[in-house]
Amino acid sequence: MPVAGYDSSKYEKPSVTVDLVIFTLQDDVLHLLVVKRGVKPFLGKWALPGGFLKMDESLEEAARRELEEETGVRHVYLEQLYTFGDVERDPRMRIITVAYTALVPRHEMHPRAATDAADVALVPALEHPPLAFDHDQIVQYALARFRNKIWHVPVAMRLLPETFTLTELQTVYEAILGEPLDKRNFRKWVDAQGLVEPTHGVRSGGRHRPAALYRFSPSAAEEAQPVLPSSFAPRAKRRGDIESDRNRSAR
Amino acid sequence: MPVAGYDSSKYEKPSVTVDLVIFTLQDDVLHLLVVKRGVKPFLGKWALPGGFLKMDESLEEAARRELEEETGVRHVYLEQLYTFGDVERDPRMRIITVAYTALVPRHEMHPRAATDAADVALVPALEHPPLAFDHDQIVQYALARFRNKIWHVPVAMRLLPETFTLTELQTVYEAILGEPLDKRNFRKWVDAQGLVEPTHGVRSGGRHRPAALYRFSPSAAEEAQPVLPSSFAPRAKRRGDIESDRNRSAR
DNA sequence: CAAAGCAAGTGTTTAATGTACACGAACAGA
DNA sequence: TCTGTTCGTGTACATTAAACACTTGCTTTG
Repeated sequence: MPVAGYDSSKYEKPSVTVDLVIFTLQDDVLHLLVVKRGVKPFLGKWALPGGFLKMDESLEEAARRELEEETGVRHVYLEQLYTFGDVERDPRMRIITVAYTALVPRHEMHPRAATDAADVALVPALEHPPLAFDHDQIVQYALARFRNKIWHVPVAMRLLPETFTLTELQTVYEAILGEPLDKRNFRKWVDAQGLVEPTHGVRSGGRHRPAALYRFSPSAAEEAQPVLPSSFAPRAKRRGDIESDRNRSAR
Repeated sequence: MPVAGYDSSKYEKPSVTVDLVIFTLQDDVLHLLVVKRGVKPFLGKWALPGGFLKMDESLEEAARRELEEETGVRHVYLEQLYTFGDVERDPRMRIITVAYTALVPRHEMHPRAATDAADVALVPALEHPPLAFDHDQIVQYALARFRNKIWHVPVAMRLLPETFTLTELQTVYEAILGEPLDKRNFRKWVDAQGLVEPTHGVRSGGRHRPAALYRFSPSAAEEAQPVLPSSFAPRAKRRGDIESDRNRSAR
């Protein structure tokens, strides 16, 4: 917090930007949106989309604005990832960047090169080309966090359309984790978590048995129980607390 | 990332500060270091310690500098928590603050009022007085994250001296979680995680059986296995993949 | 219109982990 | 030596995770 008598105008300030790690699923592979830089430094290299924070918008508002500029989407999953502030991270000047992760269903997304970019592309997230600045590091971190998160919080379905089959959902998990999962166990887990609810539609695309369609269940969505090591707390609120052990113990 | 032709000096920039949630354990209760504000706004109210980021230091360096100013400690656990950037969070001007969480053993800590503060205090973290700005929210978030983290990553022992008894360690967990844990199960868990290694000392303080002293085991410290829902991936690298199911299936 | 192809959908067994729970051992001080 | 107090320990039961294959129902083709 401010020093007594501090006059903020007297001191130099860093610039603040917001950068975006935008994930989507294309051809069953997790992809990442990158822009080709149209300015120095790193001219012509791929980088994460982003931009300067404006004085009248919050960090999240800035992130949503940038997201809409790059992809045209507005109401998608967005969360703050981490803030990167090494002195040397931008050769021109001191820039603090607040990184956000966004999950966008591919069909809702219309990538466009924003004013500062020469080009836009979706590249495979697990083997993306080298990026400008410290953006490789940012993507690595986003991926690691995302891989953890999908087990605690029902976010993976934010990459799918409103209704989807269980196989499609499993494909998302596999794309994120980069490894195959067991079908029956996966479905059991999804069911136990109450992540989805059945619609009455089916997807009858291919030359095979049609699959039932589900939708993301907003009820369990909210609180998605942690599934953590549950703690060793006795589950009753220690009422009588009559112990009645039955062990022998003591070496 | 910067807009083409952007001249950073042309635009107004927010100020960037670093705020600290400093936890310590006092009298078996989790405490939080707060400073009494010596300047407006919120003059006389408690707030988190913090300060402006300097142009030649990274965010973490700024956090460590502030931490040392407030507590005198240097090599303690410190991690970035979250970045708060609402437009209205400081009534005077636009301030983005990067919050950090620090864990400091009480005996290493010498709280002192830094230049901008009228007073320093340790207050119980679970029932702290109302704080200035959005600092209540920051503390709530820090606590929530901390409570999760102690199960995944061996950080709780960073609140203890170099050697400690298992009961002391359990007390830390209970102080953080705010609920009692089962002694035998806790010890089994600690053992399974390999979090500690025995020293040969004992603590013979009280009028009772002395407790064995342990130290934080740096080996398991590094990688602290996630304990997550482990994934449904078949554990072998799908070698022959000869299925030999034995179920009846079919409704 | 029968057969082949293909993904959908479904249960059970075994292993591992989590949870509940009580009492003897070891010391200090009276 | 007795009393008070914390230390340190094991087992049974419940729950969860993991491995694993075949039938269903649609589409297409011969």
